[in-house]
Amino acid sequence: MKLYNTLTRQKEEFKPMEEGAAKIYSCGPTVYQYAHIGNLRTYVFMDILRRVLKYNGLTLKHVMNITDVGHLVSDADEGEDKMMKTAKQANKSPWEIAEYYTGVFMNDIAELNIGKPEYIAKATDHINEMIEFVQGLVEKGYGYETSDGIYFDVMKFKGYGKLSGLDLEGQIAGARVDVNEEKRHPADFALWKKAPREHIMQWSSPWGMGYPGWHIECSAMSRKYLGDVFDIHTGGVDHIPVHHENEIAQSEALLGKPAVHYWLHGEFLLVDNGKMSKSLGNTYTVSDLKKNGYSPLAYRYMCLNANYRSKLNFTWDGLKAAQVALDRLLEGVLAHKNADVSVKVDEGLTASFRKDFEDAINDDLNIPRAMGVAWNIARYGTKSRALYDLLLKMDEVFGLDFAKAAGKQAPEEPALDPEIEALVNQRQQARKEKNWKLADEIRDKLGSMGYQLEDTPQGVKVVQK
RNA sequence: GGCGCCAUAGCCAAGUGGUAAGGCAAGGGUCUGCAAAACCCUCAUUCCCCAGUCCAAAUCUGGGUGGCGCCUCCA
Repeated sequence: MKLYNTLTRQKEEFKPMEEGAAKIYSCGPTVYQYAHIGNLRTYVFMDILRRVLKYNGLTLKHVMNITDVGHLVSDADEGEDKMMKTAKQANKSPWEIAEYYTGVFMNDIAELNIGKPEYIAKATDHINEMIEFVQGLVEKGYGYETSDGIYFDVMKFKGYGKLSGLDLEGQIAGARVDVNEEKRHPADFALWKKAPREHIMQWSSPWGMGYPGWHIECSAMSRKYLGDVFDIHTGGVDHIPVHHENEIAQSEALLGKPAVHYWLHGEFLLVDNGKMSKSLGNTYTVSDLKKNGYSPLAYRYMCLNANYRSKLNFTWDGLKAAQVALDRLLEGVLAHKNADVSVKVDEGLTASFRKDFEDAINDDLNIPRAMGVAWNIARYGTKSRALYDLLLKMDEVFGLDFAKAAGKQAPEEPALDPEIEALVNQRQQARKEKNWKLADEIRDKLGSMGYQLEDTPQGVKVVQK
């Protein structure tokens, strides 16, 4: 399979270090607020990567961090800690805030069928590993101490900027006035911060009480679980210029060699063709989607319809289209499931569909193309169990619950309001008496109340809008 | 100012040298008392513009135009 490596800017054949296994690290959430659908798109991408690797028979050793400390509001190494700020506002401890939002996040990814990485690593559980990492860098001469912390000396690391194509010299000229005059270079970043007495989260270290810099946590935790060198590192594109650049600097400085073979980045989700921002009120969450009557998997389907390296524009119309499409796709899956066992399709046909699918997913996770194959199968004239089995196999990658959704075609209807039920019965009676006028009036009335009626051969179906 | 990305039907979106996947919407049909839902059919001689390379270009090259991202925290 081929994957696009941000470092080399081209698709490369994926060759795991260890035959049959993949070691992966993914930058996880900072748990101080609800994750919005833009955040979640990146984890859908991470999940697709997991599923495609598994589909190809690889076992996964995958680590994702939970950042519950040390991530400042501004990355200029100044300002408040995000966790602390939220905690203060809510009058809770940072630990309580982290625990709450971690729980919500885990629930969100479960609803989106995003597989849980084998290791979920909380930053606060790995302070010692981080301190050791920083010590190592200081011993090698890459870290220096100032009055407020330990900083990484980017000028000492000759590869700085290779991931994003940044030019340090150019950066100096364009750099904003740096408030921290003790830093040797504006791009130098904190490895460890000395904590003021009122800082709630702090730990003892060789440099006194303090807390870790943001970037060090990923370097330290990936090393603990995956070893010095591992296969794949994922994250959002926004991490390329600073966070991942700094991770590379830290790890390579300490190890003397690259720690990561493939860097993969998920593109941003736009809303109404623009950025998501709190001021525009468009940072939607999973519960917002549900509140508007859409299933989380409809959003997943939407994400699957665009390449992870392209920007995807979210609109409510688009989500509606995704929901309709997903529902119809499941109808197609069901049709194959209900096919007569005696119906056979040409094995060459099945093999050809399967090949198209595998070629697509192995070409840098081209899920939109793979989805096209799924549609061609779903709408294929001859319905057969063999094609149903193939669709289920494909769903190991899509994660759209083909089996589950097709399994319970007639889900138990939620109990209707007695008043609604009475009207429905009244209409049925009118229909029996061929009193179409009354029947239609009742249907219109229910429609205006938000209930849509569908007369199926199995009886009336009431759909709440 | 620096770095980078993108431009394919009404909308979303594959295709990156061999003659335009797929979805939504729309139009027509089947079904239905009529609808709805579902299913079937139709739906880009053409890929922002101009020039070039080639037997052949949406795909490569040059120029132009129009969007966008990052260089501040962000997935």
